[in-house]
Amino acid sequence: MVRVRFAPSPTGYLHIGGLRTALYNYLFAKKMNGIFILRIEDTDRARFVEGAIENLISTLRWAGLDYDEGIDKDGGFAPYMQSQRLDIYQKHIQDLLGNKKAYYCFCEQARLTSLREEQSKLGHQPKYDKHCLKLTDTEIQNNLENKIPFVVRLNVPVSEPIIFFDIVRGDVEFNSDVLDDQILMKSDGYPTYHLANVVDDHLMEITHVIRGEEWLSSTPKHILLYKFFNWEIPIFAHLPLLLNSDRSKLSKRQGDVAVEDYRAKGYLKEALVNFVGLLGWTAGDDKEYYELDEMINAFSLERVNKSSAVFDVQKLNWLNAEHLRKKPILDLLEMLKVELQKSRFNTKVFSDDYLLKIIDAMLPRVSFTHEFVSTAEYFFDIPNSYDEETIKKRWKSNSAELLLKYLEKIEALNSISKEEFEQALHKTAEENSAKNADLIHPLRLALSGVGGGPGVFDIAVILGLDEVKNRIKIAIQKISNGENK
RNA sequence: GGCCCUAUCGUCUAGUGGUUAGGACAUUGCCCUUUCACGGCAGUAACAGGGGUUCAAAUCCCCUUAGGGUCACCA
Repeated sequence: MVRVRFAPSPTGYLHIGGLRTALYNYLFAKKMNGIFILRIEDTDRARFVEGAIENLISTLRWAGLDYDEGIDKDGGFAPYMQSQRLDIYQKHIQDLLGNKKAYYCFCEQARLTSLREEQSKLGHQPKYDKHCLKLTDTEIQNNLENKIPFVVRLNVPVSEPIIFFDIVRGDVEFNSDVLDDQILMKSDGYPTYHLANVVDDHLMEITHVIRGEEWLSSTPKHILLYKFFNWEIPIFAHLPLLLNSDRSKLSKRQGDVAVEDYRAKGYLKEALVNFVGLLGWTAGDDKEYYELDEMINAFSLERVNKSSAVFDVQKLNWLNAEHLRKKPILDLLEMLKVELQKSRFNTKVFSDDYLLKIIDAMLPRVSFTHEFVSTAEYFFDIPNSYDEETIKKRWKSNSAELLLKYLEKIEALNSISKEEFEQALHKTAEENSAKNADLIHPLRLALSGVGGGPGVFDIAVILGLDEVKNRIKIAIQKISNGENK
């Protein structure tokens, strides 16, 4: 049974890279009919952020990545929060202490600092000098009894090759000499990541450790721990990193890195998940558009890329438009209503029928739901100004006169179809020996205030006869008299 | 700096010894459209460099270069 975990630390928002790590864990678990676990790595009390866990969970839920086991979903391996497992780490550190695979260290910060300075002055890699390893049992007992603060360090063996297998990268080899005697237990009694993650992964029966590449160089420490505990080593898969457009590590400095940022900007979860899934993985075919279940089906860790990937928002935007167009019309209706509530039109009431027509007309023209409102305000109110560029280009000396004639033509009718709007226009143009375009463009401007959008007769039908007549009158007055704005 | 990882169009990628090096986003042009999009068609655009191995190298090996990660009582 495959068991994988996403193990974030609750230091704030969910990073976009974290979303991808969670996604790959999720995809792999679902593909293998395994279990996807959410474990909270909150062993750093200084960095704990209030509300971060709740935020993490709700963001994961929003993305559709439901976990099978977690802090509120016990699968028999609780607790899933490391701060609640301190006794477990305590017990295991004693095992290590017992067979000298780890040792107490009572060194003060000052000594450590000067040691480090000395080493780097000599051009050496800063490393603990195993000073406290030489302490006798009685010295240790004394220190403990005198309540001298201590940490517990990993007793890294000298010059030992450490080789492990990684699904993404193959065999990776390190020499133990480059490893420091890592602190496993901090002086506050909390474990460090290295201890906690190994103990928990073993106890929670994690089969595959899927995490970011930033963990690759500390993996040998973890291997050492598995060996010291005499535990089976899980299979590792270190994911390539996500980069800014200048190829530096994806960071807040250069745009949005929090999933919530993208959510707030109106990105669809389907698009974000689709996009992020493709950043570092392909099925090997040309498929770019994925629903979540399709991605589960196609996913494999073997096809994860080795090289890091630049987060290109252009492609995300395209995918967002693609996913938007695949949405059921009633979903779009609800989303439009939400956008309307957030807009300056939130006091106005529109019928579902009216909104549905707008969606139908605008869908090929938008990439985001908020664009139903922002790029087509004329459906929700009379234009309060007319685009100057378009006036310059399309409003001729005879425009007002032609529109007036057109108005007369449709004035007589009491209801009207797209065809009738169009025929009336053709007839008006003909009778005044003008081109259709001479009327169409001013009409569009009068109705919408802008130069682009759905077909002008479609707009007219959606707005309705009375509104069309009204807007023509107002436009003639405002534009002809230079009262724009 | 030590160690580790990586290297195909601007970007995401396909490619596992023999391909006109393919696709997608972006970009350019054309068509459709009396507008703007969508859509369709076409175009520009890549194997980091140098050595090997081989009849044959984007593909295997080595070196160089470049980028990234990591070297905490952070994860």
